Amino acid sequence: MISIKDVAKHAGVSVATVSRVLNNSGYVGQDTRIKVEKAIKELNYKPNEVARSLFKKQSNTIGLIVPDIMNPFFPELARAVEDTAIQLGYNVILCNSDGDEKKEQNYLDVLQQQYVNGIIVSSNTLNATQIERLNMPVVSIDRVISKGLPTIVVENKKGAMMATRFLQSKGCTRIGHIKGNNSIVNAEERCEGYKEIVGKESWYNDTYIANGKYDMQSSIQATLELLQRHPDIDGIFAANDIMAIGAIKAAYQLGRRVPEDIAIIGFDGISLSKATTPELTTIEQPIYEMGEKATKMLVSLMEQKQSMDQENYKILDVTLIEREST
Amino acid sequence: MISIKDVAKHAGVSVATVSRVLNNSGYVGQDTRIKVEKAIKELNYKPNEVARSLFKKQSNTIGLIVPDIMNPFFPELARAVEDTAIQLGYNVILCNSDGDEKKEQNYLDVLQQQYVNGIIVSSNTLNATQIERLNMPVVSIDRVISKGLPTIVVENKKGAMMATRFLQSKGCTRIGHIKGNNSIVNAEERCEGYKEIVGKESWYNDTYIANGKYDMQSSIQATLELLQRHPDIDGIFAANDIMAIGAIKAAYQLGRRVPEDIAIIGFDGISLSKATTPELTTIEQPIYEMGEKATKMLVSLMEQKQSMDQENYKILDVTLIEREST
DNA sequence: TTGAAAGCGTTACCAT
DNA sequence: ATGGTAACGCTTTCAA
Repeated sequence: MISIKDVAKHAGVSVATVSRVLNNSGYVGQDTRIKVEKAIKELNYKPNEVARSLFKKQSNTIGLIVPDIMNPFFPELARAVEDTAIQLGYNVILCNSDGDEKKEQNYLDVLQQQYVNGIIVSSNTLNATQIERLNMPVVSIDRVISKGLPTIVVENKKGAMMATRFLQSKGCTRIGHIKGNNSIVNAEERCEGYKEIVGKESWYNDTYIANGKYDMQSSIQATLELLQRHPDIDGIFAANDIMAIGAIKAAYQLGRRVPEDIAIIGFDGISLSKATTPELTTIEQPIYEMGEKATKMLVSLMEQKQSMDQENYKILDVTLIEREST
Repeated sequence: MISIKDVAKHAGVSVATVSRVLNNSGYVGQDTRIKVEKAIKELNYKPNEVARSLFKKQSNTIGLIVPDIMNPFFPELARAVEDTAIQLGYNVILCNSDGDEKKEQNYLDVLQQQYVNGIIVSSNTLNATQIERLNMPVVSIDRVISKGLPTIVVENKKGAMMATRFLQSKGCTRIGHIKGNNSIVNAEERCEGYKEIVGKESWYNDTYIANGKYDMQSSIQATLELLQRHPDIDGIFAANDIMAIGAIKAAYQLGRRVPEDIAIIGFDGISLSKATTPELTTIEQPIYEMGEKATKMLVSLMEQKQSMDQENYKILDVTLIEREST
């Protein structure tokens, strides 16, 4: 591989000068600059990013830690992060943590050893101390870790309330909820929103809530049990789209038609929700925008040009998309 | 950040010695080793990977270039690559090329500047020359670039033949095909497989093939046109699952029931195919295995312990999964 | 068995 | 305006 030395020799100047035109810093004579640029082009020279990183203690890279890229919510997020990062001059290292504390901590170490400039993370196990120890900008996405940390989330509770109210407006009189994993913040928030609406109904009690795990299999099981426990349920709010799809399947298994016998609404707005039959009514999160905003926030933190106010705790709005399942 | 010097000082030895125990290379006295290891632990020292990379001209990282992580086929592949890479001691940099030649070439440059040890790529625009210029191991996945290059693909033609024959066995007498993008090799292969089976039927001509683009929208359009052109079609083989789902939607739009009036089969076996109603019959690729095999192949190439025979051109088998759409 | 020192490709400081 | 050179943190040769 051709190095800055080769360029210097070829142009008949010192490496310092080449470095200056590369970064255009310091004084460089007009004609010298031209000579150097010519040499760079002729040799097709590309600076060695590793050497740069070593000196700068920064690798122009950001780390993205997600639980599992196979969960349909994250590819779109990852894509947004990458697009935005590239545009701002950074590369992305993708890490799947499986929500496992060990793996997360390990990735944190790895990323630090790689001199990443900053990290975007979606985690429920990490705490503020671990983050601060890193001593580099971190943006939490989709799940809040601590109020003090830069964060991008959506109106989970509000969205859940919208969903539940919408089912009511469609004439549902017994509404069940398929909840996400117990330990995950946004699952709790969505559950709260649901309770906020139906909690005071005379028919309501906690057995109208079934525990799922943000995946289809658990949701089918949970829905089956829920509908057997309460055959009078005519509406279900599932805490994410995958679980809503599971709920639809379970309903069919029990011979219920959707939406005629039972209306079902999800949460997330993943592209999958448009692919099913019936198409899923859902509370749509602006997933791409979340990734984009998180990346921009992170980069401005990294480049210290943040506006200093608490503009780095963003709660994005959600939208109800009515389709065929309600 | 604490460096090898600190460890050396703390242990009362030279940095050379610390380096030796780190890599356990060269001679190190038993007690010295213990002293050093103690120091490492006490200071919680982690070697600086960037400095290592600079010296070694290798970053213990592999690049993964895919067209678009939002295409449901790739998250599973990416996950497999990452899992396997981590296990073998490598990190992964994910790159979305959008199948765009410029972006691909740019990523190739970036990865090279980052001293990645090797690259896994799914591309239709790259050619053998570009790959060879890189002067590092590259494995092509899902799409063959050149017979001489390490490659992991599946039996596309055979799978297509299986699919088409299966429709026949279900009693279909007029079978249409929704084809993938014209320029993509595997789309052509799948189309060939289809023709192989129905090409000699008396009713057959090329108007039974409609062009899609491996996405849902184009497939809906293509299917609508196809079914209007040939109302007698009672079976459709779509070149991937997303397009098969689009085909189902289009069929519904025209008032056809699936599978009663028209049977539909896809290709890929993405998890989405289990989530639809009706669940999709499909030709399943061993996606995770492909990622795993590609990574292992790449690593053994990188570490030069390849078995030298042409064990680095693998054509994996596919499986027919019968579900509800046929 | 251990240490000193050169070198990996850059950048930035200090001279000139 | 330009060049020499130390430094970034590590590995590896060479000597001792």
